[in-house]
Amino acid sequence: MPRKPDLLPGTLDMLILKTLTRAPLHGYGIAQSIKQFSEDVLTVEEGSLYPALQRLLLRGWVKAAWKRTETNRRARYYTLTTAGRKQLGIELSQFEQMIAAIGHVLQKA
Amino acid sequence: MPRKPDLLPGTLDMLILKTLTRAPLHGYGIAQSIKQFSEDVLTVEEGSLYPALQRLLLRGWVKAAWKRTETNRRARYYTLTTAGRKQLGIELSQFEQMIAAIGHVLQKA
DNA sequence: ATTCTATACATAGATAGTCTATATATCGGT
DNA sequence: ACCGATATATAGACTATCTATGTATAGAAT
Repeated sequence: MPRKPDLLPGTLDMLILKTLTRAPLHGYGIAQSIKQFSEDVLTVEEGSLYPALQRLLLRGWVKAAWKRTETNRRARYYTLTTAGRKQLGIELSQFEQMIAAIGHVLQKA
Repeated sequence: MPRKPDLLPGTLDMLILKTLTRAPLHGYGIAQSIKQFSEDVLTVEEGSLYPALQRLLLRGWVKAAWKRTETNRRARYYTLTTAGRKQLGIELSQFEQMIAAIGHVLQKA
């Protein structure tokens, strides 16, 4: 019996990049933010989150810096780069195009 | 440079099941139908299509029968089962919920 | 006749992304 | 002293998709 997925595969990078347009944030905070904005529908597991952040770093779409949180905890803050902002635009438009296309397949009688 | 994907991962089974609600159809025809309804945005590669059909058969969501096409070619026609129709309903509602959730993450400033 | 194109099915192997499980560490509250 | 929440990270499993390849045949064009 296939389980209910936590995420729509292929959308995580876009969600992270979008989250970082609001403000630089650490990994754990990004996951929380996505969960909250999605009203608990989307859950970013640690095993998905950190590999994704490594991907984004490697591709130059985010940069990272260790800092202390407001509650005095060490955390790695991620910031969107110019390339990342551009990439987000690409992913958003591709996503919307795909969703529209899927909609066409689904809605016709 | 990441390529533009042919499909949104995780949506292929749903698209196939939906296509079969219109009429029983062979694999090649399913792929063509999805391509056409999506206005060429979605492409189902053979290497994705046939494994997907095997999955659906194995899970009892479709059944298959060899027949001749209108143009006298041998082809394997797939029909939606009752379980498959139910499964489509589940996948549709999960998909819509996810899309809505992603929308919430994306739209807020 | 032969060649080409589109139709039709199928699988192996590569690749990529996500999930489960595990490990480490520390802050603040009880 | 302990516990829950915060915070990062990785290994390994699992799954889905894509690339590439192979087979076969009908019909059209040369």
